[in-house]
Amino acid sequence: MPATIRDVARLAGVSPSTVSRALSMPEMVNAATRARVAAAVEQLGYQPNRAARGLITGRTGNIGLVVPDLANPFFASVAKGVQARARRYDVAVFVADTDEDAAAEVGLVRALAKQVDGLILCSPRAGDADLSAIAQETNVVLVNRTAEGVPGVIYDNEEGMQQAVAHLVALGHRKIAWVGGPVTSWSTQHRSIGLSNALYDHGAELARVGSFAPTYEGGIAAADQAVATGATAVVAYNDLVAIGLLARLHARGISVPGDLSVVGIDDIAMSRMARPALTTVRLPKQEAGRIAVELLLAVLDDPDPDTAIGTRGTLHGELIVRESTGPAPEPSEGKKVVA
Amino acid sequence: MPATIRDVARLAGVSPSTVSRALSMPEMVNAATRARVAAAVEQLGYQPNRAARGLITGRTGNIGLVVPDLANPFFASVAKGVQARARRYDVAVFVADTDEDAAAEVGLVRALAKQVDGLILCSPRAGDADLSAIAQETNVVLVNRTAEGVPGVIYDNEEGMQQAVAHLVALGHRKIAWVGGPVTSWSTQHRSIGLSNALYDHGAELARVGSFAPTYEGGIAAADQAVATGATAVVAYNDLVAIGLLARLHARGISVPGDLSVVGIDDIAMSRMARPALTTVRLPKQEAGRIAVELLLAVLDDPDPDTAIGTRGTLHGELIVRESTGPAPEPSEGKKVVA
DNA sequence: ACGGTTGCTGCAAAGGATTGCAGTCGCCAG
DNA sequence: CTGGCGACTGCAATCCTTTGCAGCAACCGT
Repeated sequence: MPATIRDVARLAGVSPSTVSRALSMPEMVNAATRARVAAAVEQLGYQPNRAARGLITGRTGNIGLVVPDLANPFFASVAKGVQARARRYDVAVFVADTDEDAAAEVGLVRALAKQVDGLILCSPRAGDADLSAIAQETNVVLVNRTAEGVPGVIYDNEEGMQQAVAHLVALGHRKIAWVGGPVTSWSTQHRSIGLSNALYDHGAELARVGSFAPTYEGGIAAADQAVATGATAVVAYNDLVAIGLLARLHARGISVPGDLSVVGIDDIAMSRMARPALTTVRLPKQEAGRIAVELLLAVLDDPDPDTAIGTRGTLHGELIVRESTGPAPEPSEGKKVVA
Repeated sequence: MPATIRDVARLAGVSPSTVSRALSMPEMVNAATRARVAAAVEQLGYQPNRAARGLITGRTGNIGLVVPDLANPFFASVAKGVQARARRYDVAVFVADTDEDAAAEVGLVRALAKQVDGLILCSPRAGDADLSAIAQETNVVLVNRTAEGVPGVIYDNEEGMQQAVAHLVALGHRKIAWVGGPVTSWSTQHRSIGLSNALYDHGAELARVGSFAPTYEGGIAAADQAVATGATAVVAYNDLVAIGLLARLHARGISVPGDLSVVGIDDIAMSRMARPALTTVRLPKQEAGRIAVELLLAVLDDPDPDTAIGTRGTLHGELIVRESTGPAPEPSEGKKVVA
């Protein structure tokens, strides 16, 4: 039913080859012919059949995006950035959600890989070995994670932690608790290290508090342990955890930031709606998605693995100070904030 | 590089046709042959080339999902449901975000339509005329909206409002304010009508408050007007608006639910994290996505427009009572809640 | 005037899977 | 013994586009 290249060719009085060239290598065809073809294309509303093109070029013009959980606002933002930028290049995006399941992830990725030119893996839960294997057999760009010889975009977690600590230390905090996320998470490790280094630089003390789910519930679970450390400020793995912290602290009657300051990471929409509004390190989420697309497209254009190594984007966080951080409470008053 | 149907055929000692049939119409081929083919497929890790198949069948095996804003948790949830259910049918999902732009929407839909077998349009912003035109030339399922002869899945807004009102009236509220969303929104209209009917049934009074953006900011903007109506309870267009309301009311020192009760609609993740936790009408978001996929697939299998008309899914909301609603304040005490 | 470019266009093959049609074989009924 | 049917399988065309190669004309330099 839709117009084919032959219809266009007939209408323009040329061969299909010429139409094809007029569209994809315009400089190779005479200006007058090109104009006739363009007119015919316009008139017929012709759009090349992607399947037929894909059959011969071996390219689908599609890319895949794999995220652990679409309902998590962080990943939703990344996805938004990805599809916006992909559209600019006339590339379609398949989105797949693994439901935080590392096992399902590799199967899904393998299946998806056949249908796309390349994949963007966002915060993959898979192990390093699986990840390398996947990167071997298909074009991959990682977001929020690094792997040998695989391009990716990451956040400068160290710098982000540096900013948070500088803010907290300036407010007089000398002992700061860290509520970690999943142990297997690349981000947890780097944020923890960054925090540790930053605190060392400022001569402040670090109190690590377990490892928790990167969720609101995780924050609720972590709160009491964070309080028990005696720290006057808490840095959470992400905003969701920080908001959970806030909820539990409120329930216990601990004032934020009066008794305890709380800092998150991500700056999701929810954070400015929290009470008190959350101080956090804003991560450019959509930007990460956009850059991932650029990186992937670059890899596709030049699949030489030598140039691919080293193609890595680093994004920087920005401290957003809201209401959840304040001056450290006077030590002389005692730390027994609980009634 | 990847195995083709010919490789499989050679290994199994049959013709490509037989391989094709063994895979897609198993009952047509001898059991023994089928087993040999299956073994060869297994050994080679063969997967049919979707482009080649699409070329001849005219089907891509892909569907498209168009949402106004992926970063909005409501749509993210729908998207999650869509892609989960689509995967079950081995259908890939293209996701596109229109950035709330009605004009961009129709262009995007037209472009996307060529690459997929059908589209799921979630809360489309486009006008009725455009929508009908699109539905004419491609397979479409609507979510959160109806249109003549186009299948879709909607929420029973009337019933949801009924539940909210019953709850509020039981708490003694007799005058209830409605904070409406965008005027062009199908949901706004139906929720408003539903609320109006429910209040009439209970002999309670309705106070309509303008039309606001369906966002946190919209809620902030609406709060003062809602208070000024003298109502003892407010029903908001959605949870985002309700949370905005909460923020502004808190800033003004108006107690929720002490002075004013607030009810939202949607039950997004944020709602139970709000302070006070938001009473809301939970809409099954992922379910809407799942049903939309089923509907679309049904249309694809039977493109007869006669059967398509009337295929419509209706989902029901569920009242979730949290902390933002309570007994109406004593009228004798006076309504001057502001200090 | 002629060999050689240069610039443009067409021919035809290729890419992988599906499917209508025809062919083969075995078997049963007449 | 033979005609015919049923069950299965293979042949070959087809879907639409891209691209290497060849053809053709005009034009340049000598």
